[in-house]
Amino acid sequence: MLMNRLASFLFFVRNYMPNHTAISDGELAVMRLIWKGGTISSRSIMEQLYPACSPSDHATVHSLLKRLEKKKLVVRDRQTHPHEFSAAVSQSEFAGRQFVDLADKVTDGSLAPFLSHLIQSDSLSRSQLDELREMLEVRSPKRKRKSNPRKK
Amino acid sequence: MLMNRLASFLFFVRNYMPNHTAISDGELAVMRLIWKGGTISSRSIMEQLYPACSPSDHATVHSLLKRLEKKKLVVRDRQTHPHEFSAAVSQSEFAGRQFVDLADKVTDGSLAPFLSHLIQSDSLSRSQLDELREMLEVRSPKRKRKSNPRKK
DNA sequence: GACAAAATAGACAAAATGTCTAAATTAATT
DNA sequence: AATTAATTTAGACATTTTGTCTATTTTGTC
Repeated sequence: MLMNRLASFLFFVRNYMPNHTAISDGELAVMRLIWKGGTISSRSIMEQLYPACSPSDHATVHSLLKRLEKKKLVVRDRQTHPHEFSAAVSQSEFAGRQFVDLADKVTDGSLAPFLSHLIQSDSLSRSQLDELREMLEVRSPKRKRKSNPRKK
Repeated sequence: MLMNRLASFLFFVRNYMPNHTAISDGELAVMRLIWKGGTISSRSIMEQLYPACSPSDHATVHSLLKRLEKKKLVVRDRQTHPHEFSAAVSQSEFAGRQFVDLADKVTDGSLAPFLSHLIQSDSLSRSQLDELREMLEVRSPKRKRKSNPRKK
């Protein structure tokens, strides 16, 4: 009985690996504006996402911002009066995290399957192929320095 | 008033780009077993995901399979008696789709940001870096044949 | 036909999500 | 300082999603 519970739990952990960076569509829409603007007010976000600008729209934006702050994706400057919001995680870092999370869930972390099909099929546009190619040519394969001077 | 509705709708479409390949963790766990097994019975899936094998567990698996079938990710052979389930979409193709969907949502389709941060930081394991490198070396950049004989 | 296994329909609670109301706080203006 | 407008906050709400489950029907086998 107890063993059943334990086994159940272990199987759950193994098979339903939780996504620790889950984000909703609405939250993501806000993040994109923050990434674009660098630093931005809730009013500006509202104007871009909800042109009607009703009072409830403002509250909605704040709800999303509150959730993003809790997830440590956004930092808020409470000194300034219209509070200023900025990204706690760069778009590129966020993208990388999401990619790794997705790979963990779909292929146990292996990244190759995500690219192989795209490269072989005609799914990728010319520009997308170019940007991939460019990116992997930048790094020479042999570099492997653990102790990097300009570490963050 | 009506214009407001229309504007609202357009902004929604622009900002909340829907994910047309959404899949839940439970469904994904099932897909992974199907990908691994090639062709598999619901019983086998249940035994691997729910070792307790209660009657309701069987129903749960069927619920997930039903939803996957509806999403056209799984095909079911209704002739055989324990129905045989197999993947309608390969793991690699699925991974590619998910990747593109994610990129559409996060970076307007640009793929580079997903890799650039991973490559620069120490987020990627040695094997992951290797597999990326290997994959991008397979294709010579200049190939561009639209009329491929073995098109699906 | 009776029985066991499998398939199916559909309900359910919990969680996530976008929205909203109402109140509290702050800054600016008189 | 009092009033007003803008902003912030707390929290509720309805809808959808998701994993689970009960009950019924169907199918193959003895």
